[in-house]
Amino acid sequence: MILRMPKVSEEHRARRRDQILTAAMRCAAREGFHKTTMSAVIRESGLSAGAVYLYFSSKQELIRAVAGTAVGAVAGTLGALTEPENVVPPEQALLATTSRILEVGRAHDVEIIRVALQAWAEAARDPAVLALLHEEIAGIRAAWTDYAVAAIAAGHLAADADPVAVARTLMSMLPGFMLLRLVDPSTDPEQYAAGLAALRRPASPR
Amino acid sequence: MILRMPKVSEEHRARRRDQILTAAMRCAAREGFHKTTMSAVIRESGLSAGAVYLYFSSKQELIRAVAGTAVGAVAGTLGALTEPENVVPPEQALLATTSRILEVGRAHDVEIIRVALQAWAEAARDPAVLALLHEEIAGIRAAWTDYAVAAIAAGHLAADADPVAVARTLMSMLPGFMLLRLVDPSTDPEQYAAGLAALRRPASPR
DNA sequence: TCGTCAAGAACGAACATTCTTTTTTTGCCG
DNA sequence: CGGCAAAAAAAGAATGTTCGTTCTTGACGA
Repeated sequence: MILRMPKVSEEHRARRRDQILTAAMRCAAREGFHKTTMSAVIRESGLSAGAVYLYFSSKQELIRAVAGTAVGAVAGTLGALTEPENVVPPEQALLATTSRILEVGRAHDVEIIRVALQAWAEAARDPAVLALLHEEIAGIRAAWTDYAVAAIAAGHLAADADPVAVARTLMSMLPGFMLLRLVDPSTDPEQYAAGLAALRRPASPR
Repeated sequence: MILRMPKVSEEHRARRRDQILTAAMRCAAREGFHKTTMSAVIRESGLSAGAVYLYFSSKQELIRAVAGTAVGAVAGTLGALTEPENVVPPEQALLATTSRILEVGRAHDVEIIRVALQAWAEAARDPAVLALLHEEIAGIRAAWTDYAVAAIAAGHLAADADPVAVARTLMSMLPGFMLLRLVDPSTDPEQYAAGLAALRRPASPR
């Protein structure tokens, strides 16, 4: 091999990639994936067309990367969350989870929730994004299932409850929270958890 | 007024409009709003560019109409549902609701759920769609609130439960169901209701 | 016969991507 | 240790296509 290779450092490449990804996320949060133009991403990233296409071979690939990042960011918060030492009741677990989701959005200072919504829509048309979403959801479900098992053992749930069913139901409250939050930003985790608590509180003996 | 009007019948106009709307929905279910081209809608509707633009002044207006139809179709099923004579427990109400949502999809033989997902994403960028979604969600919430009040009165829920909180939480399970259904079409209403039932069943006395 | 409805060709803007040129980086040799 | 060559990286103009919308023409009902 007579290869001489004046390449740039691996960290530099990673940082550039991230720079583009972040710019694309900001654009997607504003305009959605398909109304975002490559020009907009290029402008927002402060780079050039040539540079962007050096890191992502097409717009669709960039969209996939953005979708993956957004969905992954939301999913990422949950794995860590459902495994504390002391197992809390479901309403508290839900409160913690929704709170984390909001925190992630604030941390990255990109409106991740909005981008996640775009990713759901994209999953309906791009099999690659669907697969990606499928995987992340499987992870979230697994985390909730672990939680459910622990909660049953801790006596927070009926002993004969099916952990998988409980997990699916708890998990499914998150998209609703995110959507409601889009429509009414004043929606907050406390109210949400309170609703679940009210649903779970047994009817008073008549 | 010197208006002479050789117009076509009002029903004809309505039918034409619906023809275009349905075509657009089918396209949107396949490719999303912004990847759907006007040519595709025109082809699918069997009409011409001139005709389509006679009924919708722009693509964005067509998108709004489609979004409104899809979201409205989902919302429409719920109003009727939460008011039966005999008030059922929450898990049964949820079962009935999710079942209805699936039925609507099958009835119109358009994948309404997919279009609804697109509408959520569009709400993040078009204030008109956001407003529309806001209104429909308010309606759904009101229906659930009515149900919650009745359920409390019927002894299915704790007497001190906040109907509004309960309504918000129940309502928020629907988007989750719809999203999960996209990712895994085998997801069914029974499983869903079972999860809620398990969550509500009190822990056995130790 | 007038005015709406519809068709479909035509148009111009917008856009994703490529190509050309310039700049930067790195390994090597003097 | 410092310039040199080679190749990657980046810039930005150029391109060819796609797409939303309009315009022209004809058909049809009142």
